[in-house]
Amino acid sequence: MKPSLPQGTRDFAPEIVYKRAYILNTIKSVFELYGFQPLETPAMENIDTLMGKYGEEGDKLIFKILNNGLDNTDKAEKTKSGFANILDGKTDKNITERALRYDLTIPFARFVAMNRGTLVFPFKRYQIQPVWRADRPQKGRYREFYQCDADVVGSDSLLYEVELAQIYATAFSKLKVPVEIHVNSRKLLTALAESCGAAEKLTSITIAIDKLDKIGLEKVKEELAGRGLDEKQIDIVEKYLSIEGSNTEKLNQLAELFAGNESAKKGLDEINFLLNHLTSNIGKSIVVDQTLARGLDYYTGIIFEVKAVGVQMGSIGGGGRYDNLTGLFGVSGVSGVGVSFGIDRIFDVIEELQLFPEEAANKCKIIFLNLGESEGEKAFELATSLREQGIAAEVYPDVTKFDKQFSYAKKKDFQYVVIIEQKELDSDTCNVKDLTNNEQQIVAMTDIVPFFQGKQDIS
RNA sequence: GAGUUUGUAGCUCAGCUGGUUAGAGCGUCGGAUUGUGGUUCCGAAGGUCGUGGGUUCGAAACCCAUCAGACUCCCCA
Repeated sequence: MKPSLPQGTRDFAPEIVYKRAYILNTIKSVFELYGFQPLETPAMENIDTLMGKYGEEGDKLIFKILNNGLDNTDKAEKTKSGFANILDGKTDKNITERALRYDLTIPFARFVAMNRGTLVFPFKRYQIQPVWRADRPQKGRYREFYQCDADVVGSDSLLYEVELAQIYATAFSKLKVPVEIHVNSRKLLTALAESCGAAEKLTSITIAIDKLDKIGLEKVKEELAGRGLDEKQIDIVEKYLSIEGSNTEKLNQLAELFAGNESAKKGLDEINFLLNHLTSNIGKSIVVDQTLARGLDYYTGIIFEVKAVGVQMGSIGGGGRYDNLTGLFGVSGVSGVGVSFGIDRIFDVIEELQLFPEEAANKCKIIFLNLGESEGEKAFELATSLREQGIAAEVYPDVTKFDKQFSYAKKKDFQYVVIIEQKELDSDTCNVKDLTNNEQQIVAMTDIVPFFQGKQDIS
């Protein structure tokens, strides 16, 4: 059979794994620095946990897992009626009762709700795991991909918004990716809907504004009209969207536009609090962006979106404050705020900007050539003694032509080639060649371990 | 769910308006040379032209269907 991969999934070759690990470890270390702790949840959840949480479209994109034992004749009746439901577009527990995780947020909410008695609040967790969506893949979108989330639940404190902004700034600065952190408050959007006299159209307005980046102002206006806003209302939205200037200028104009509006005041207070608690170093990458909306409608306060500077790429991170996430699981009044890192896009950005460090690939740097039976034996012995001291080394497995072995060493990018021929055997030495500068050195076999231990670049 | 597009050797691709035994480069393997650098030379292996139908004297090429990938829309990360 022809080997192939399910649509929208990927293998990660060694070089890629190293690079991804570099990104993940960097972000992880920042999470830990702020006291976030790791959480892992199962790849699959009960289907009820997921269904109905992501909207009608979302339900369709959940990968359902077929129950085992559907061929059990004792259950034939149930199975058949179950299939009738499936054909009707419903789900049925007789056919499927589990599904692959669609994101990390709902499983987290489920976890918090289940363990509310024993968790210490505020609970700060980060989670880096794959999720699955039955979407049609396209550029930068896969059916299996990783999400990297950090959330804190059980506190209303705006200091957490500040922490999360710091986490974004610190992580991307460690990764050397220049970013803008766009910030807005959903309360300003509420204020906008209110001043249009269309509070009930908040979601419609939010969804339309969210597309501004992609489709432009005119199309947004068309969309708003399509969603039932009249000209006067659209004018207000347009006025709101066209506010420009520095952060302070924007905030002043917004205060003016929404003078007397309670929601707006709260929203502006949130943003000001955030700005006032950031060091100027971090503050300079913050962009107040009242056009930021975020598609998901569970956000209630500050929202974030991170954009790489100088790269044509959508957002590489996003998040915000949400109230009552666990309400879905019968636990209400738990406020949370979280951020997410778009690992795959971050990877692409770092690749494009060529910012991956050399050491991202933690390669074995020493190869012993195998130039004869007893020569090879000796080489293997010496390699073993290096390995015992924690120094990675490889031995060419077969006695073949020198050329072939050397070219293997070049292709796999070894730094040191250790050559042992009869001459070396006779004198209990080895010939160590450094391929970075082509210098050769005769090293006594008994000195091989200290020799490499003395090399800074060997871990 | 809808659309566009591609499918020929392990990889990247040629293959003209249908016309003998389907080619190249790279890679792989073998040999010679060099026997401390990717060289050079010689040679070899490797293809049901995605699959199934159809048109034709003749199909990798044209038509239909089907499968798979890539991309776009919807939606999202």
